[in-house]
Amino acid sequence: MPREKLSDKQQRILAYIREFLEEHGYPPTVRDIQSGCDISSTSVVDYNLRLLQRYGYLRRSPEVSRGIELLAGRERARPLVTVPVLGYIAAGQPVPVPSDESWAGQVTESVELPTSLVGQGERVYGLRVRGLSMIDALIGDGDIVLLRPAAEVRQGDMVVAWLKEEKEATLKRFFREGDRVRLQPANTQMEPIYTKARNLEIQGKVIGVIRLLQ
Amino acid sequence: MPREKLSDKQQRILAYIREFLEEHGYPPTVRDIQSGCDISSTSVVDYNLRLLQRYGYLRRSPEVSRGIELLAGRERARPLVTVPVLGYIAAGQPVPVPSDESWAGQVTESVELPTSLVGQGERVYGLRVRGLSMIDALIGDGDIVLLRPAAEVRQGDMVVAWLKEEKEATLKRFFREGDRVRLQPANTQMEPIYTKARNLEIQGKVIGVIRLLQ
DNA sequence: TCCTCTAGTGAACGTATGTTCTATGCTTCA
DNA sequence: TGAAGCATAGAACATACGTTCACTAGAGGA
Repeated sequence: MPREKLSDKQQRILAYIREFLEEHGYPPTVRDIQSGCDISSTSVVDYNLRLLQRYGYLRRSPEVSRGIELLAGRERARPLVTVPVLGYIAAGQPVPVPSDESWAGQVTESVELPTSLVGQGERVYGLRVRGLSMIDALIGDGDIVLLRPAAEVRQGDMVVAWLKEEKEATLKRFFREGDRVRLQPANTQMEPIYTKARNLEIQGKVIGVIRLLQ
Repeated sequence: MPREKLSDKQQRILAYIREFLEEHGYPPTVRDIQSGCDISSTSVVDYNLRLLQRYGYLRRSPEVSRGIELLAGRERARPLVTVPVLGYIAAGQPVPVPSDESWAGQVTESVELPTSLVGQGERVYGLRVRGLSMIDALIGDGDIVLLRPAAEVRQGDMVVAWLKEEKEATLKRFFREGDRVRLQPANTQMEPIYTKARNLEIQGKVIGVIRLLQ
C-alpha cells in the first residue's frame, strides 16, 4: 500500500487523534474529530479516515465507536511484559508450577520486564527465593528467579529441579551423563550432586535472576 | 482515596480492560467487559466500574462510549529507561565512574529496564562483573550490577567500594563503626572486612543485580 | 463540451452503548 | 427476626456515534 502524501487536513486529523489519545486514554469519535479539526461534516471525517486507513496510518474497526487505532508506532506494541511471581521456592518444599493457562489467583505479585529481557509471548514466570538454600547458585534470599516451562533441557542449562527422594527443590546446571545426572552449582567452589534421572523432575528452565536492593 | 481490597471480579475486569487496550488500542465497552469476563448483566459491570473508579483504578467519562481510562500505570509515560553499561568491574581494577553528564563514548552496551525497577530520571548505570571476585556478594561472572551514584551512604547499604591500598574494587554491605568501616559480604558464611574509612572510596550504591542466562 | 475524479455538504438511519429502574437473594449486625 | 448493605438480574430507555445517501462544486483530460 503506497504511502501517499497527506493533505493538510489529514495531517491535522492524525495529530488531533494523537493528542486526544494522550489526553483521554481513549480515541476520539468522528464527531470529536469534526469539531476538533473544524470540519464541516462527519462524512468528511469518515472520508478522510478511510483514506488514512488505506495509507496505513491507522486501523478502524467497523461499527465500533471510537474504533480507531493508530499504527504509527506499532512496534511499541508490547514493550513490557508482566511477569507473574507465582510464589516461593525454598528447599524442602514443592515449587509452584503454572497451572495450565490461567494462573489467576495464585499470583501474589508481579514484575514488569521489557521484552528485550524475557522475550515476547513467552510463558515466563517468576519465583521468589526464600532462604539461603540456593546460595551455591549465587541466589540469595529475596531474589526473583525467572523461569520458562521446560520443553526440552539441554546440557548445561540452569534448571529448577525437584529431587523426589530428597523432597527438595534445587537450582543447578543440568548435565546428563549416561543414565545419571550431574547437577552442577553455579559456584565453582561447590561440589556437584549426582542422582538418577528418574529421581528428577524438571520444573523449569532458569532464564534469569533479578535482585532488587532497597 | 482508600485503596480497598478488590474482589476477584474486579481484578478480572481490570485485567480484561488492560488486555483489550493492548490488543485493540481503544478501551472496551461495558458489554465487551460483560462477555469477556462472563458477567451476567451490564448493570453489574457498571456497578463494579463505578467502584473501581471510586478506588482510583480508572476514570470514566460519563455518557461517553468506551470512556474508560486506566489510571494504574499513569506514570507510564516513559516506562523504559535505557541503562548504560559503562564497563567492567573486577578485582584489582579501577571501576569506571560516570563522568559528569555525558558518558557518551564510554558506553559499551546498554540494558532497557522499566522505571518500576530503577526509577525515572535517576542516573542509574550498570557494570558488568568480570571474574569471581564478587562471589561472596552472590554476584557471578557476567552479572550486571545496577548502580546509583552515591550521594550519601547509610548503614547497611550495598555499595561498590574501592580499597585504595589494596587497589581492589569490592561489593559489600557498608557499616560505619567508629572510625573504621566494616564491609560485610552478602553471603553470611563469609567473613567481613575491616578497614579505615579513608582507605575507602564509595563509587556507587548498588540498587540491583541482573543475571541473564542463555 | 461532456466525463470522471476528488472533495465537501447536510441530513437521516440504525445500532452500539452508557445509564437507570425495579426486583431478588445473601450477609451481617443487633 | 428484621433492618441495612452489598452484589446481582434483567429489561427498558435515551442518546452517542458510525454509516450511508443524494446532491454540489471544482479540476483536469480527451
